[in-house]
Amino acid sequence: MNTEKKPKVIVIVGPTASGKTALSIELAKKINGEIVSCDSMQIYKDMNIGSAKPTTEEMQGIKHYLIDEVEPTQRFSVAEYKKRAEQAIEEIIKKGKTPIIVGGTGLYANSLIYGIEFDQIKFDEKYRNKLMQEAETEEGLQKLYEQAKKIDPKAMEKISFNDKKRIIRVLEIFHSTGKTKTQQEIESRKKELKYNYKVFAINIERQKLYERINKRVDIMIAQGLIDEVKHILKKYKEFPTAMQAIGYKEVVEYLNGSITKDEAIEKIKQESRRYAKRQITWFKRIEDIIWLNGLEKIQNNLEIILEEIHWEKY
RNA sequence: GGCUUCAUAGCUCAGUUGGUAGAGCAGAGGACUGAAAAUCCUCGUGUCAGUGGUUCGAUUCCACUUGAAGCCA
Repeated sequence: MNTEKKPKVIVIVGPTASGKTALSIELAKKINGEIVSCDSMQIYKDMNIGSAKPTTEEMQGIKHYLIDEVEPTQRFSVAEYKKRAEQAIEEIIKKGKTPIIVGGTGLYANSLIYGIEFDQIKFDEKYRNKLMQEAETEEGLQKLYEQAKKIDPKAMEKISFNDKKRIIRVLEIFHSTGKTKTQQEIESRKKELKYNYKVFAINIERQKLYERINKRVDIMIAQGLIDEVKHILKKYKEFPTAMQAIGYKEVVEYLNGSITKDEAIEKIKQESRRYAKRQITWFKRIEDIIWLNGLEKIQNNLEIILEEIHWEKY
């Protein structure tokens, strides 16, 4: 295919604390790039320390898109992410610069890399709340599972009878579009990719990565994560997704008095470690991904990237 | 010094009326299309502290040794 003629878009993913920020900024400086964040939490305003959002200083004048875009009270989604990210990519290309997608949210990354098209589905909050309530009890959840199975048996082959969110999702899709999830997924992948994505993943030996995560959590606390959470709680009322974030929900528990500060810190570390593991699992499935060793010097990884994207030919 | 209790998976512990053992947590692997930092699935062999004794057979009973905790001097 004519992939060579398509604009090149670089993607850098990696688990939390693997060094994505530093590497991506050096890369952007080197190749005249701009960065599009691919992070489900950095997109929220006021969630800075806990989401490890790059500071203005760290950005070194490199423009970042999709950071501080929405209020924590807002409902956000992959579909919304995909739309905004492609707008950002277009904008960067128009300037004659190279877009660099950077982040750890695998679902968001895939929406771009695999060019998933989301059609218009209106979100019916009442319907979801109703389903969520039903899913509370075991029998209720089982009923929903059976319903979903009738609508879309194929999709349900891969969904556990315990997987509340996915069961509800199958029902929601049918409720608002009359289509099955399977059908919708087939349609979502019809189009050809607009860009030539080059995907890199940073990884670090597990033990070392965990040490870095633990250290980073201590630093976040020292930088004032607890005050940040207090501030957010005071400023906003509802958080449909923002308060699911690791580092935030645990501090909220501490502020509620249900756990001690030390327990909260330990929990943040542990959840972050587990999260990193899930992220790595996700990235392993991305086809043609190029792995970088996060323990290597940034310069060395930069060289690998430049070679892979044939930078000299630009 | 004497007495008592305990010693089992990385951690906390269960258990075997004697036929070599299993939970929770930690950890590992995996799934993932509009909440995704979310949600969910799978995975437990370890000198049952050491040495000897009884026994067809001991992690289980007995003795001693070592270590830990408690009580009494």
